[in-house]
Amino acid sequence: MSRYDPSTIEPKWQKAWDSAGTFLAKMSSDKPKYYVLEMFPYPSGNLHIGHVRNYTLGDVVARYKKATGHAVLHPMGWDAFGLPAENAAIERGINPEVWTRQNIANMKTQFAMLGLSLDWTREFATCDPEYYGQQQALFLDFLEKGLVYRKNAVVNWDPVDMTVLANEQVIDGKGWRSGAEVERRELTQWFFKISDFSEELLGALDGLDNWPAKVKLMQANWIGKSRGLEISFQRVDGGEVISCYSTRPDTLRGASFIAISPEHPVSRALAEDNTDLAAFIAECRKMDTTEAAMEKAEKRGLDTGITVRHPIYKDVELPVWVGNFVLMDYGTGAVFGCPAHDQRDLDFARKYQLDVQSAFHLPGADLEVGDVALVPAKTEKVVYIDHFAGLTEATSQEGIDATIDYCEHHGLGEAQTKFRLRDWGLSRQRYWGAPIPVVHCDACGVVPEKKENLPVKLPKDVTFDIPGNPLDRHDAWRSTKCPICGKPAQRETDTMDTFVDSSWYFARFTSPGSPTPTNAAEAEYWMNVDQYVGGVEHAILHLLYSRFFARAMHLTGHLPRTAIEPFNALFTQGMVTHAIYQTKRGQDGRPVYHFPAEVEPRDGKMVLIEDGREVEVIPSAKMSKSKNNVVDPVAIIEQFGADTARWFVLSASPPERDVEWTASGAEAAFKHLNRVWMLCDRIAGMDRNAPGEADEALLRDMHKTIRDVTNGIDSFGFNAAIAKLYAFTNVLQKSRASYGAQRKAVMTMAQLMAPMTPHLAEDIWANQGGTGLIADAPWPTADEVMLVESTLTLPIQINGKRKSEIVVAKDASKEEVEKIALADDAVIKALAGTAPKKLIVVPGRIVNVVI
RNA sequence: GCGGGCGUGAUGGAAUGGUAGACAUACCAGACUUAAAAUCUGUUGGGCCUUGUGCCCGUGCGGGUUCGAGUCCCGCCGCCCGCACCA
Repeated sequence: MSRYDPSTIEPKWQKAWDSAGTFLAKMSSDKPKYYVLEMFPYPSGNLHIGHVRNYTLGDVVARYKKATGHAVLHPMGWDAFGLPAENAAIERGINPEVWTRQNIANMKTQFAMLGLSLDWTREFATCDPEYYGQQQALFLDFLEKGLVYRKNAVVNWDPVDMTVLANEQVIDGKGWRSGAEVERRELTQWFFKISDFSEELLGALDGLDNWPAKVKLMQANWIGKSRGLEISFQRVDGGEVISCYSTRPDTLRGASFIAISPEHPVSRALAEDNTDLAAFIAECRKMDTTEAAMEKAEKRGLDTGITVRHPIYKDVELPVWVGNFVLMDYGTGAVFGCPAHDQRDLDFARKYQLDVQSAFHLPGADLEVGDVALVPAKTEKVVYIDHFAGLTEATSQEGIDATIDYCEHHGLGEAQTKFRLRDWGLSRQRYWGAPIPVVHCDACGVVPEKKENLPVKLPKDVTFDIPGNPLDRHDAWRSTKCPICGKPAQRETDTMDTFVDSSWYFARFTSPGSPTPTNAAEAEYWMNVDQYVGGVEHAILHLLYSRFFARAMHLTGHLPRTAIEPFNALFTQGMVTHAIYQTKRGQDGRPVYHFPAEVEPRDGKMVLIEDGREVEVIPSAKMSKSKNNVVDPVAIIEQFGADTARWFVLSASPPERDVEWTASGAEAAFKHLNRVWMLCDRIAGMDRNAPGEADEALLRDMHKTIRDVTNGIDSFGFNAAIAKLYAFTNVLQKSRASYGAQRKAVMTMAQLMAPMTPHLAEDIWANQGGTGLIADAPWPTADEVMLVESTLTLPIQINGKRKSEIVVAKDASKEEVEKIALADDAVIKALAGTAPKKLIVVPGRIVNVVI
């Protein structure tokens, strides 16, 4: 009897696939194509268990689609630019490129252990000049098309390190290294005009039938289309009018102040001779640039002293305040405050003793406004007070429309459709990214680099001993010639946001060696991605930017019209979590985290092996190195093999939900694969000619399993598909059918398992004398005839609760079922001689007797 | 703060609006063994009694729609994700 030894069979089959070129993507004239893509990884250096899940999910789809006769494209690459490489350079003096290349090499070795059906001939990293050079070409084409422009925008500035900080580098308003309070600083930066596509990106969501509804909803809310009123308020002192945008203009009667952004031109002008205001604005600049920080911060304001006239109630004068909560980027940078119908405005008004006036009230309710603003849904009816357009009781939506019409008619303002979506700032003041291919010439201005000079390569001789962007101080690299006049000029030192890199890699995979960004024939054939798999954390930005890029690439001739929505189907998987084991340490009370290997269960509790102290268990926590709860896939593969790791992550939880990694679960997966192995072994050793029992029953079960597993894979119900395979293993293990039937059953089972545990499946296939590779074998089909049962069991409910069951013929008529149901003992007993009030028969499903 | 999602036994989870708890883990019991491990078999949502082919309760909490709700609707609570320079 042989032993299941993944450490020998896994490398063996990996080699076999490799030398046979099993997973090379080839265009085919007689097969439908299928493009499976998982979000490519950042090369952090080590494979994370979350990667194992992500790539296994995609691999199941890829292998299954190959078996169902598709020409499959399943590529892999590296999202290789970004901050961690610079951090490594700062902390350890290692060159970012060297660090990144080492990480890629290391992770690629780890990837190979997983046995993924990838076409590695298409591999690239975004830090390859061949890749980012094509990205620079795209940038130039976008620039020519007017899809790129420059404007000022704020960044987080560390005044001590004299450097721009990413949002994650700002902790509680302070720079992560220097600890200095960050400031907002304005810089001239490059932007993609994604806002030109707001309407289009919103409308096209409707067509994305195979995207999760939640992702589409999140994107729609992010784009944030709103119809509102832009209305002007005249300054009492005769200064320039202040224009406000509101999506609730029906609350105009309740306006009691105007709040303008600290960056509003009026704020800036007034600050010139108002030191208090200047100080307040300076104070406001000491805040993160994140929206979350803005929203969470205490609402503060300063009265500018100027007033405006209410556009409708001319005798009402409103004070103008500068508010730290007003965004300059949205609307007009000024809002009117209506405390009665906006909670934030109400809090603000209470704080600064501003007037509170209702514009409407709920029918039958009083006007008193306490500490809670009245913010009804737009579909709810309210009673308007003294409405200028003559409204009384109406829905808020009707109130909004009437107000807009009135104001337009009287020349007070105009209807405006606005989007929350802002243009995409792509400039980064950093080294480790794709250089923006433009040149600054004293004579010619900002000039695009010539395409023949691409790629603009990053210099390799850089140091990180001084904070800031090494490109800025690399004079030799910066010095160049103006592409127009040929005089000495300076290169742009900003590099591109890494979201740019990941916004078109899926297109590049269709022809990774092409001397242009894409190759028309290859892109035409392989696009779109038929199934995209990745984390829900990318639901908005990455996916929205990619949708924009696909459109921009179409406009510049790099993608066909059919590829403007690049991802036909999207699947968002959950995280892999792991329990945290902690003990509280004495004085400071800070928890001490323990590795899983340091604890064990004892008397129903988790204790430290070392001294038996009880350990607190926090289940299902996000994996984090600092919490010592990270599972190393390599260690798991060395212990149990890749098939066990794959089987476990697939079986433990539905793929869209978080899955908790548990040692017992991994062991159970391993045990099961061992059982399958032994089962296969037993069948191989059976007497070929001995008669068997119940061959047909086994084969019927097999066909049901084919049907259920196929449905499971089709619907991403991998955990349920695996449960069916468990059940079938139990059946097969107990079967006393003939050799022929059992061999058929185990080979079919191997095929059904092949997308999940490909190495084990190959081995079973070979051991049972299968032809060729199981990876090349066509997917088994369920025989309809074998699925049909002659009778079925129907549950009987009495008043909706299950009380009994009956067995009826498969094709029994409704009348027959009723008759049998009414003859059932439990029904007779419950009816006690009376007639049922109602009798519901759902054919093939259920009978409900209502009494 | 805003937007989105999730919540089912001791645990992971299953269930086109139609038998809640499939399948697995853990626990307990049994077989095998000198013993242990491994393996195999069986029990296990809670409660009640009259121990039955029994009754009642039960899918975060509170309401609602329906012949019928884990599933749909409304309101809470808790956790997770995103918030534009982390990837």
